[in-house]
Amino acid sequence: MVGPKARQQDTLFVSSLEKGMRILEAFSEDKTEFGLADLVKVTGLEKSAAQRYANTLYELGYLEKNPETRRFRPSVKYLEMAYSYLWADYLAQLAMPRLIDLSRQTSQTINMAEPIGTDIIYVVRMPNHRTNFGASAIGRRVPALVASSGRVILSRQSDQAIRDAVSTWPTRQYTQRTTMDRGAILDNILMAREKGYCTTQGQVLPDEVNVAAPICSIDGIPVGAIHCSLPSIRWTIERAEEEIAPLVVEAAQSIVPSR
Amino acid sequence: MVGPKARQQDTLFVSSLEKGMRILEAFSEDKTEFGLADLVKVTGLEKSAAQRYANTLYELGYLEKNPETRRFRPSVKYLEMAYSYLWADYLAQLAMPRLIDLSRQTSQTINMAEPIGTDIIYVVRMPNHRTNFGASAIGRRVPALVASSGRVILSRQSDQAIRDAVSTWPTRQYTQRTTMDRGAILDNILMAREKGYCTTQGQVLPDEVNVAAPICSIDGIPVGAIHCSLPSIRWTIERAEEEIAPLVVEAAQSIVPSR
DNA sequence: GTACGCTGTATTACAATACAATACAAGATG
DNA sequence: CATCTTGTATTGTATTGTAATACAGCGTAC
Repeated sequence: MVGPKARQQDTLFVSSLEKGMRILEAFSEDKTEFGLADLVKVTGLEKSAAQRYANTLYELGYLEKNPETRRFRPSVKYLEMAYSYLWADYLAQLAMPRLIDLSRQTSQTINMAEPIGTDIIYVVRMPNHRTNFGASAIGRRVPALVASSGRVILSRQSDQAIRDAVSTWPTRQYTQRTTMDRGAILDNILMAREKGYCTTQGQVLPDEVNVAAPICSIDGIPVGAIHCSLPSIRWTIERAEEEIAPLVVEAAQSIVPSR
Repeated sequence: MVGPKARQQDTLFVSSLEKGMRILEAFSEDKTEFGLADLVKVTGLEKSAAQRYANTLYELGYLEKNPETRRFRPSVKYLEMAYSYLWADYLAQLAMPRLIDLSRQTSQTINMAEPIGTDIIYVVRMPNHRTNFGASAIGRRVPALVASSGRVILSRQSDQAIRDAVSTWPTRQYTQRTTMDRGAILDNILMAREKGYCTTQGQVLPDEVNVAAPICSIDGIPVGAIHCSLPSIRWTIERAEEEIAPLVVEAAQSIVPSR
């Protein structure tokens, strides 16, 4: 990580752009609307800076402004960026037909995730039962240690990498049942390594059973995961392992990106 | 529209940020990777400017860089922005459960679109049959006059607005069957107004029949549309009108945003 | 083999641009 | 009605981004 001091002296780093991106990034699941004063608090910018950058993003069409409250919100331009990304994402392109098939076969919610740092991010989501919408939107990041997708991706890495991740990567308590015991997480990952898939229950959403299988490139490096999310009212882990896991594993194995 | 001259004198407009966003926006369905020289061509920036802005976005994690080819591509951060937007989009939150139901009822591809200027943009996509992935990704923009969703949104506007749109808004020939005759487009819109839904065939993708219905706010303003996409090998417009249209209309009417 | 064109990278001195500090207006709050 | 907090607008100043340039690596052509 490069510190702010090093960056200030780096003539190839345009700090004005960073400040603008700070504003763009301020919006999150907690806060979807900001007045100017709020932006100052969240971004740490000066009042006049926040004013200029927010105004610029507004003129460029990235932010909308409620004329009454004068608060800013992300515009639909945020979505256009997702489109640009998806076109460039070789894995998503490759996986999509298989995900559609899997969705039809199982009639359950199917997701595809990719690793990013210590998190995973959902790239494709195909909901099949009503659930919290926000939780099932594209682009969501979840700590890899918590999500079944993250764990199953880890399970294909070296012992050393797994141990490092389990002991140092962040976790977060999403539900009452979210496992905060790192030993238990390690066990779950090692189990996933043996079985070829990872099962979890209630880690991110309270009433869900999850089954995840890794997508590996031709040289065996895990580059993503497919995961199936089942309502725990009707599914036990055991039944999921029997009926769903083989399908998820098969779909994941049929996707072999060359890079 | 504010011209560049006016902007240069506007002290509230940070042109450095605009240049950075130009780089971010350079990536599209046609071009998913850019070297520095390509960026210069596409964005119109000076070489050194392109260098600094691309480098900044790289350090901030928005762009990835292929170490061999030294070309830039959008990173998964593009997707995170979609997440921020979807959390803030009241209509998407509201519609999601109904879209899931509709997807299960019909077993067909269901989309939700919102108007943006003279285009519509796909906000929710639930594919149910194999298709060109890129064409079915979130965030895609299509001219409103071409897409069934766009036409059905227009059909709920005033005569004057419809006539203005049909005569001045842009169209684009996506397939051989895409209607470029504006008179025919007007007829289709007026038909949609009568029926309450809009049907089209092969406008955006060659082998597709589409049925779209408008989502209107409590005061009758069209704010979006649901559309169902059917493979034309197995569906005629007539059969779609009989079996699918009532379901789509019902779903759309059950969504009544208060703002 | 070397000369050339094309990349991407790195370093300058300079001035244009973003800056902080203001002052003002308009609601909200007490 | 007084006061606080919000968003808006202006200005002189220097910080910051700038264009120009030089360099290195690579492939192509002669």
